[in-house]
Amino acid sequence: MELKERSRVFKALGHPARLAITDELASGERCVCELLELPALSKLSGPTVSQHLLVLKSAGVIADEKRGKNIYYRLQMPCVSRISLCVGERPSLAPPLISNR
Amino acid sequence: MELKERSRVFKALGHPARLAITDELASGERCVCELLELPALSKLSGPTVSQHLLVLKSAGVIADEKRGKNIYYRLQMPCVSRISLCVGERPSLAPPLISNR
DNA sequence: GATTTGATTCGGTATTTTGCTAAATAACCA
DNA sequence: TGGTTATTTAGCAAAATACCGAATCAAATC
Repeated sequence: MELKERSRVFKALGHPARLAITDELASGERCVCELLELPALSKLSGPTVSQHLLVLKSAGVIADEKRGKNIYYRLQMPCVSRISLCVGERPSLAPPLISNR
Repeated sequence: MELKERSRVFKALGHPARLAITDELASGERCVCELLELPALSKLSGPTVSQHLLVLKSAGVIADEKRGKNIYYRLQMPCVSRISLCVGERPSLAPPLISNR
């Protein structure tokens, strides 16, 4: 994948609301109304969350599917959940080798 | 790590110039003048690249060290190089299981 | 068919990001 | 000391992003 396309994925993840969405979707698909309940998104309007979902979708991170009245989103890029964990395990280089003082 | 802090890391990687920098640093430390030679950065001014380096540093992705006239940058967050590869291997979910048609 | 529900699209504004030039800083060298 | 090289800081304009309310759309239900 090319630099610009790849950076688009990171850019998509680079917002607290969108990262909260991918975190949640790591546990399985969710409809928009369920996502709106997330604490991290509860202060945002519906349209705003919809925009964030579009950003993630455009980057190829998530996919959607309409079933009945609802639209369900799911992770499309498998490594995203792994990525997210890995960034959490900080700091791990230039670590305290033996003693932490 | 917390949502906002974590998203800052992704945000830092979410620009072609900055991703090019971390890609390069995955091979080892580089001084600014070396980074400026990278094809992906060659169209940007020195100050602009310096700003990008600051963004990466503020997010904890890279670290710098002054030696003589030069400042050397290196990856501070070990998983970043792994992350970057993983995003490249797309698409890997919903893959062609047997036939690609 | 009209209404309700779940979600998106539109239009606008405030904020943030990007990238530039010019100026400052810091280390080395003559 | 004065000059050169490597890099950052400052200040600013242009572009992109974030967010909201109003309007719209589509499926289900009354």
